Amino acid sequence: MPLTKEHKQKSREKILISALALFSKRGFDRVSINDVMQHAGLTRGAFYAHFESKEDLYAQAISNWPEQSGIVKEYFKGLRGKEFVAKAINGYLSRNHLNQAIPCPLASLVTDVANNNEKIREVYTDVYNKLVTVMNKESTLSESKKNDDMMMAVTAMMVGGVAVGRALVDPDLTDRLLESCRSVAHLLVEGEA
Amino acid sequence: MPLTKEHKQKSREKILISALALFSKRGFDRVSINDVMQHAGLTRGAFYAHFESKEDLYAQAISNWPEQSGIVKEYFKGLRGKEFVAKAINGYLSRNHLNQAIPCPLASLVTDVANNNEKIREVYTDVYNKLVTVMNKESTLSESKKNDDMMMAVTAMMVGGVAVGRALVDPDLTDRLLESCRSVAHLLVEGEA
DNA sequence: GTCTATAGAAAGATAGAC
DNA sequence: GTCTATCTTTCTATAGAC
Repeated sequence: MPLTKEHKQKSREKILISALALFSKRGFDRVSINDVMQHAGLTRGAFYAHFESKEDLYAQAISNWPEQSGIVKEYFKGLRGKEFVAKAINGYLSRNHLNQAIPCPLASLVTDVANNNEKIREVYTDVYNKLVTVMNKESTLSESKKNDDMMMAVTAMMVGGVAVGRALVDPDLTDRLLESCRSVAHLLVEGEA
Repeated sequence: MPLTKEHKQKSREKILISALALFSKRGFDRVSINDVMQHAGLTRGAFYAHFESKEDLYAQAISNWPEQSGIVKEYFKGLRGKEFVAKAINGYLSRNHLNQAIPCPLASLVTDVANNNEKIREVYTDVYNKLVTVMNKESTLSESKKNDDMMMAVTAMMVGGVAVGRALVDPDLTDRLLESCRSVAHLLVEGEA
């Protein structure tokens, strides 16, 4: 076992990825530190060499999501403006997104975060702001204030559609919900409203 | 302590109301049976005379929400059609709703439910269907299939707006989010899109 | 039906060896 | 840095008195 900085960094990243996958699937309280460490190929005792507490891990896992999510970067490669926004809507509100090991934490952890401490709510707010900002930047509605408001509402529908879609027990209903949100979201960003 | 049916029913209702208030605020795993019973003015041991398990309580508390929520009935008294839908949007996407002791569980428990068992996801789905159905019935968009889809998207935005609004740490941002969702929701149900 | 007491399991965090 | 072992707390669920 090498004691190098690189090795520690590698362990840290494995822990963060395992954490986000498990937290997304079961929520903060249904995942133990032992679960995360085993998933990362380590043991309990090593945890506190990397993180101060379970809450600390949770916060860092959420804040690292935009970087961690390799799929997202790959998915949007080279796209700009209208095409970016359209693909973001379709990708976010898709069955494939719901089935990802690491879906967007804005949707998969929204209630979990609301019931947790301030630090965690801060990193959630940061991620939310990042999403709204990128959607806003790439969208092409005319008036800038209206655009900002429109994008907050569209992202709320995206997050809501995925969050509710994950909770519903009927897959057909979930698919209808996703499809409805997709079509209305496109309508809104194309400025026909 | 009377052993009448009425007394049992009274206890049962107190437990259900306490449960929904506490679950809404802290989530399933952060509320103990002891917490619920104390809030209802009883002790641990009495719990199992009313419910089979904590999951059973959670499911019944959610499914009873439409009846329990006296505010909702009062709020909509006498309203129909366009006025009902407009008031539903304004009430749901309001700061006041976020501050209620018992907000709509579709928003306050969405992640909690997604991570829980099938019975619980079933009652959540039932409540969701009730909301979409009433919104759909009272709305006045022309074509019926399009109306159904539109109302699913609008409810997703309502639930998403409230759920995300509860998670954000910045009250001003939450208020902007709620306002954006309100204005876009009105735009959508008034059929100008 | 409601109470007190408790069994039994799980988890967060720490201590100390290597 | 990672391991095993353990302290301590908390919680669900049950047992038995009234």
